[in-house]
Amino acid sequence: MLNELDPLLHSQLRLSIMSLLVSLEEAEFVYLKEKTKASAGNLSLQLDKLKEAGYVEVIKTFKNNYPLTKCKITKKGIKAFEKYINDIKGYLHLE
Amino acid sequence: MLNELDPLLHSQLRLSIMSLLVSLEEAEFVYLKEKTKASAGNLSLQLDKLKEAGYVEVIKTFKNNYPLTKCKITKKGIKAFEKYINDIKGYLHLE
DNA sequence: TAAAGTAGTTAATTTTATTAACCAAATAAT
DNA sequence: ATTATTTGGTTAATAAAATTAACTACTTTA
Repeated sequence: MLNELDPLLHSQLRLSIMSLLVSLEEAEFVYLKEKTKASAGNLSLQLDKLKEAGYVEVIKTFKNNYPLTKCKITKKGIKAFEKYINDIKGYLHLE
Repeated sequence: MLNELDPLLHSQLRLSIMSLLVSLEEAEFVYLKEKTKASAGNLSLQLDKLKEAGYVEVIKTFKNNYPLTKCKITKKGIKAFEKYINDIKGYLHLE
């Protein structure tokens, strides 16, 4: 009934990022920063952890001469997110 | 849509404790230790934080000459737990 | 009465998360 | 045209949180 909660997802900021990416499929760094209200530094670090885990893909390009970082959730990331949902349901007494 | 998650509840062990207490109304320290598989030390500290927040009541008694610590969720704790459920639903895209 | 067990607490350490400082390039101001 | 400011980040330093290890106090067993 009470499964371990993936520590990579059980973090407010990383969960916010994944929550956004799971519906959007792709989002820019600045967009995530605005939506999550995180500092750039914190966002950069947490994105990196999600990337290291293979949960997101980080694509660095340029737009209007400025760096543009795009983030995409991976299949592994979607699976992990869905597992997290089911795991935490046990804690919350949902179905 | 994405509310702040109460940091006191957004912790695996404290959430486990609250999850158990919200259905049981009362539980002994040793029972919580077994159910959560936490070490006594960790449980002691996390229970203390929940107590400091007013989410649980900790009652120290004796049973068969041994110390017996009983834990009860408070009204405030139940409210906080229910709020947490609703808040995290936004992250999980549940209703 | 010494050893081992119960039921915890507290101090020390490790792990995580957040902030603050920094970098590289672009644009705007002087 | 070189100084200041802004954009879009990264990395190093710090703060906060969680976990473990060590300790307390008492009890039971040998």
